[in-house]
Amino acid sequence: MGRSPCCSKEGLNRGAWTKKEDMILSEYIRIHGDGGWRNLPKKAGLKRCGKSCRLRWLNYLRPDIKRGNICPDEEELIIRLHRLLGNRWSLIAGRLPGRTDNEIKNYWNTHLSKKLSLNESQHKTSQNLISSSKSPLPVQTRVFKASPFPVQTRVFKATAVKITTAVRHSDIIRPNGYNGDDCSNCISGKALKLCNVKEATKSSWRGIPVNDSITNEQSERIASATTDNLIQTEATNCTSSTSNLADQQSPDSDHFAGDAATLAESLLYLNDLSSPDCNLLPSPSDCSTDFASQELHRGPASLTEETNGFEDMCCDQSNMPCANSFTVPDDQEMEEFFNSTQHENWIPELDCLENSSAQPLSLLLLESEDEWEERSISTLLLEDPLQIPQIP
DNA sequence: AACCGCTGCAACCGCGAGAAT
DNA sequence: CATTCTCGCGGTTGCAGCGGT
Repeated sequence: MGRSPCCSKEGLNRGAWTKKEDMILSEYIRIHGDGGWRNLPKKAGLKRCGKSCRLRWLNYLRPDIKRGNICPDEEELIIRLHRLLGNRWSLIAGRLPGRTDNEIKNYWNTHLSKKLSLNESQHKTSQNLISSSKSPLPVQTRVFKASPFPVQTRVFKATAVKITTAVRHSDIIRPNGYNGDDCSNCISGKALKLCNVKEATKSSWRGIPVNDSITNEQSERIASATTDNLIQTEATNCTSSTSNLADQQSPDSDHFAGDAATLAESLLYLNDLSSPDCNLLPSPSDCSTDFASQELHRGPASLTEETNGFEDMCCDQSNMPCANSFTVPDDQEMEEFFNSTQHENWIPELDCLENSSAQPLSLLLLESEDEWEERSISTLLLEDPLQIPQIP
């Protein structure tokens, strides 16, 4: 069955909006609020399609629209977010207050894509020069297969990362070595806490750069876990006991084959956002002050069909600690896990994190405000690893 | 002055997903 | 449960403005 058009096109104005139309629309929305776009034009007395009204309001008339050129800081953020999120313009725009998805999309298409492709060609040229001069390559373990999505091929070691989905608040990332009882084993004494995570929307389940071996649904779950939660972060001291978190039971724990580059980018990005230098995002003013003081008990949770879907792509769950119920593994369990997963497909740590100021994160623990949705222990599984020729 | 090609951006379109019926 | 409605998203188009010839 064909889809009916959103409105009758006959007798409607099209093309550029006049000042009068803008004024009518603005005034109507000022009085009645936005929404109900289908009937809005008729009520407002506009000869426009509802979609056209919505677009005009969201992209142009909204009072909080930021005018003017994209500043260098914003540009850099767009580039990084695009590397992370791909063409998910609305998500990217959500990180840039006052900017619209349309504006960012246009800016990308007209400025940044050309700029970056130019940079990339220059980079390739320099790489060729480097390889022809036989200069030593940095220490590495393997190279990821290039994804068809806009995630750069990078050289990584890897880590085990725990990922959950559809969280809204109180999302926590703990540093490597967290044993569930206290933070005495924290490498840095810090944990990253994600705050005020925007309510999950359907858009958060859209496409995400992941490897070819998993389905869209699965990839979107990864996307939700690794990117939509990156709205606000802060570094917080890890000082108090959080043993009740360790007792927490999850519905199930699966692991999956995600794109390690994506996850690594996410972790790097998290680290960047936690940096004091990051002032592009609003401060997490209304987040709780310390994750340790939060009520972490939730549940019992139910296992959903979506969760079961992960089983299809598990590589070897017997290697994973806590494969059927979620508890935070202690150091010994983690060590055993890593020892048992020194298979070539498993990678122990992220080079990029080691080499940056980021803390190596071995667990990513997220908790939903409304319902416990802890669902998956993930590990990074490399697909088609390519060996870089070792140069003595 | 006229034409042409390019650029940037506003607007349009089709589609998917969730909500409503 | 099936169908319809509504909204939002991302890709694409169309056009105004600009500079070069």
